[in-house]
Amino acid sequence: MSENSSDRPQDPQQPTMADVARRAGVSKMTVSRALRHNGAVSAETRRNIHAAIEELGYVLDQSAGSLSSKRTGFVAAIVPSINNSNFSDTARGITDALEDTGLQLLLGYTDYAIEREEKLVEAMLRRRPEGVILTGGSHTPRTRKLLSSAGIPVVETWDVPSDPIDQVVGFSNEDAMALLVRKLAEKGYRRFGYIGGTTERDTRGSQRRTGFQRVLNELGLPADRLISFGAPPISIEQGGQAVVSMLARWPDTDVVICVSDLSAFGALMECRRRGLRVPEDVAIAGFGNFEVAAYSHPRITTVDVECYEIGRRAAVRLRDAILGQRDPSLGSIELIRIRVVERESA
Amino acid sequence: MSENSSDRPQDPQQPTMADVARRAGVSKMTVSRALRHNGAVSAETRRNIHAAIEELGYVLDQSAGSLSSKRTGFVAAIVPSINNSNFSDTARGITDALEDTGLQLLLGYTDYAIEREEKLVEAMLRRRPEGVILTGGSHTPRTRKLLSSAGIPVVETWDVPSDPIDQVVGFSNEDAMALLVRKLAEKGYRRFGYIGGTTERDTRGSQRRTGFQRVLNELGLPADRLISFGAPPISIEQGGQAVVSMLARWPDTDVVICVSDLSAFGALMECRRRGLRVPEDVAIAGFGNFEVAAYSHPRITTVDVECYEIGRRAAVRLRDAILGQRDPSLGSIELIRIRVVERESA
DNA sequence: CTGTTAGCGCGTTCAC
DNA sequence: GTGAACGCGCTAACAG
Repeated sequence: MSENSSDRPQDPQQPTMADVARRAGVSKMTVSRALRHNGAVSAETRRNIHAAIEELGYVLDQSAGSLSSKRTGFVAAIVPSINNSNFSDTARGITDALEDTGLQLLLGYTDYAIEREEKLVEAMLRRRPEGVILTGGSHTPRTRKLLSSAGIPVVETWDVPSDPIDQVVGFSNEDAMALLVRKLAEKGYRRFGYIGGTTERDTRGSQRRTGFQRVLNELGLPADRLISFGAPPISIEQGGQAVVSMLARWPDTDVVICVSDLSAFGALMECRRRGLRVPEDVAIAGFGNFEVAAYSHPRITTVDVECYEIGRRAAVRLRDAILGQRDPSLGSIELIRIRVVERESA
Repeated sequence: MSENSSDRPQDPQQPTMADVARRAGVSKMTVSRALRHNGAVSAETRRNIHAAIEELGYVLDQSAGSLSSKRTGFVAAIVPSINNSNFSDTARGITDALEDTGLQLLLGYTDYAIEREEKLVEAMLRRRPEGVILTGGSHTPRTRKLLSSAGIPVVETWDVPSDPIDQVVGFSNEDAMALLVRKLAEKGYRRFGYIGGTTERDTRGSQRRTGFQRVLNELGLPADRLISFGAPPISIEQGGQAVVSMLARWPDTDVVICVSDLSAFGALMECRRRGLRVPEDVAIAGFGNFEVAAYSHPRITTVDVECYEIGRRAAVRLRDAILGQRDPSLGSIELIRIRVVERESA
């Protein structure tokens, strides 16, 4: 199977549609029709053609087809990280919604850098995707320009940008975090700490921190117990290290809120390891409703953001826009339901 | 940006290379050369061309280019699940190794079904990838046939198949599990239990179970404490439920080995919730060295399999085969280092 | 260093 | 229901 030399076991040349046509005794065009679902071809001809295809091991060359049909069948999606279960849930939602549409997903990850996003968008655009799904609402000017002159539908997700490129399926990270903080304040917590990554790159993370500070200011509570630790996405390990710093600096902290469940889990485990009771000695809350938060001991209080639905709905919107079936009664901005999940840790 | 109607703000038509050429006062071919890295074009011409590209917002159409160059720049990779951090680490290893090679990743997931793998392989082959990375060594006959007549390099990963399609980067799941069981037997454990998914689909899971049984048989220890629970990949939640069944049925079980760290974590947390001490009352071990296993409390004993390296090396092999730089001193099978990571849980 | 010609493998369009 | 001519946007091969 390797490229080198001529010892290849099979076809020196991939068969083309012309080979199939010759073998089936028809024209290329008839083969093309037999391969498309709407093709008007007689039953017998179709049978002959499929037999020829099997014998030759022919596989349609879609890139050639898309050159003349002007439809590549690609959809591009760009996520910050593929190793974060929130975003891989979104990716799964996209793939599932695209199933049976003939649209294929081209996935890329930015590692939380909008400069990398720009490069990726350009690389994807060279493949002429029929639509693009982006994570977040912050992009470089050039990204916006590239996308806008591509003339294809775009869906921004995981955020509600003030100046959307096209469509949006997301939620306000600031409001979602505010909801959590308010709920915890109602439960009686007063000395709040916040753990997040160094915020330059992770826009969603800094929006959450803003929500945290906003509510505490509104409630007249101190909002200065902030620990920034490590490059986003902040890991389980870093969550553990950050909570240690937090408690060293502000030992009487009531409740520690983490930018994501992963860091919350790290913080929780580190506290347990040090013999601290959660939530009695210190309460902990996270964000994102990762599976690990639902089954840790104690279970972690968090904010659920329906990651899979974000992906699924973004893909449905893209599909409808591509197929020209966009529902005009739907606005171009779709808000995802956010809810605080109260569990044992806070 | 949407498709409907003529209210599109910009270009009714995407600019082509001919438009750029006209604007820069050169031929298409010169534009094409200026866009390729090896192109021999004078500095001034190149400047003019890039200026024209910027003004028009032109983006190269790679699908058209690949039709004539016979190089699509695609590599296909197929994993069981994108939401499993082991496989997403592998995917990240692939992407990273492909960076700056001009090769782009086409990713698909099978949901642990080789029938879905077959469909995916065919869909990918329509895009004419220059190489394919597969997970596991079990495939349908048709998948093998399709791949073999495609005449492109193939790398199977996460397994060491007895009859490889082409190249292999993996390890024996059976041996890896055997290593863990033997190590735990050395530490004095005698009454072993095993938790895995229903095994029809997850080949790697059943290979691990085989390794478990093989060692216990060799050591003359009972190997009948098996709990199969839920469709693979068995989740954190299912790990918790399974350990409850295990201890209800065989209360004196020494150590519970789980098919993956996720289920081990679920089992661990469920035990703690029920007031059981780990490892004093029951020990727990996992497989895969997920991050959650390294930072839980107690930390989980597991088997490290270098997922990222599997992906990276598979991609390097593919890249070398595609570029015709395959190192002949390397065999076609590359074993990944496996090691037991002893921690607190067992 | 640059231009010309030809053609990649298919689908569109029109003919029959 | 089927076929022929043409062209999609680009690059290979050669010429200058």
